[in-house]
Amino acid sequence: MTSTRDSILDAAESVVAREGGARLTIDAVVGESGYSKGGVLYHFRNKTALLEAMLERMLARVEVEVDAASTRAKAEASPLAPAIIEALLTHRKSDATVSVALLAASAEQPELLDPAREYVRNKVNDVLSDAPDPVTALIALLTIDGLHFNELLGIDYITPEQRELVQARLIRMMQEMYS
Amino acid sequence: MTSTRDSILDAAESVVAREGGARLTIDAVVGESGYSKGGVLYHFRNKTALLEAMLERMLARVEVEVDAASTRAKAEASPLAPAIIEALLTHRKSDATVSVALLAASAEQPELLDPAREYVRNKVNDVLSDAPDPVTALIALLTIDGLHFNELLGIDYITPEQRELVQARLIRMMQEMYS
DNA sequence: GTCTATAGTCCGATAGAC
DNA sequence: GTCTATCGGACTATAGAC
Repeated sequence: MTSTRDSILDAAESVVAREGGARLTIDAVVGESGYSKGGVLYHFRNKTALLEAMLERMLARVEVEVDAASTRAKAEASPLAPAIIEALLTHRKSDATVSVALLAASAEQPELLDPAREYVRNKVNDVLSDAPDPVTALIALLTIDGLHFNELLGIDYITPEQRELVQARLIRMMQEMYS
Repeated sequence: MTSTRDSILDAAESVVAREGGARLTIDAVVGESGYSKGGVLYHFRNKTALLEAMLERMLARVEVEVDAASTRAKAEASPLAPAIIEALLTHRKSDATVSVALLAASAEQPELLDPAREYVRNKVNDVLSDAPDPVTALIALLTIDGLHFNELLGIDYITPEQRELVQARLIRMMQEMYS
């Protein structure tokens, strides 16, 4: 029961992954999806609407993981902050190329990131209000951002081993926060 | 003695700052600079060459500050890592819009970031080889990346006060590393 | 809901005069 | 080194048939 909408979004992701964000044209999505231009534009009335939907779907994937970790922590009566931090740490972008391209597209239309901004703000508030030491929690969150963006941009001045060490240290910092 | 080259680059930055990266067309630079298209394309044989030059100039601005901090630390025989960390912390992008746009442009041509990548790798190596505890130093560097990217994307889930606290903590972490 | 066809716009790059 | 003029390509979006 993959909807037409979803299969068009799949096609759009494929185009970006294979050819980059600049090649994300409606015509390219038309070619990739097998639908016609009119058909695609029926489901997404313009290119911006398509981008919005792509970002929405991508954000939803992160939400699933983080929310699962949150409710699990709540059920186990264990602290929230470490749970969310760990969920964010283990979340790997399905495809960096797609993420970067969408991010790049958002540079031109900052409103596109609004839903993501709001979600992040809420989650950060959850973490900070739960954390005995907010500054430590902030540093952990920002470090994770740093890791993600470096991975996204392929800067990776960090080896996999170093990454492991950083992750372990962050988790330890979170745990020690509660003792 | 502002060279023609430089004034064209200035014009390009103005265009991006005012209208965003998507509007960074050669025609727009032509209009902004007052030169003709032929004139602009004499100095930058195509758009990629223009982007390269813009990134190069932007990187050079960071290099100046960081290298100054490095040599100052060396002269005072004080530790290198805190000096570089502090320099990176205080460095504020002259214009976030321009940075984001150039970053976005680099999404399509990752090679554009190669010079920046190499510079960053070198500096990180400098910091890590000087730091008694590399993991702590890495977390500081990644936190700074997180701060910068959040500022760039306007996500800023962080208040100015929180930012101050984080900065102070990072500096303290760097100092304690040596004791 | 999906198709074809096309209008209308913008852009990068070249050629060649001065 | 700087200019004008212009070509060729690519893109979004609309109109209207099926």
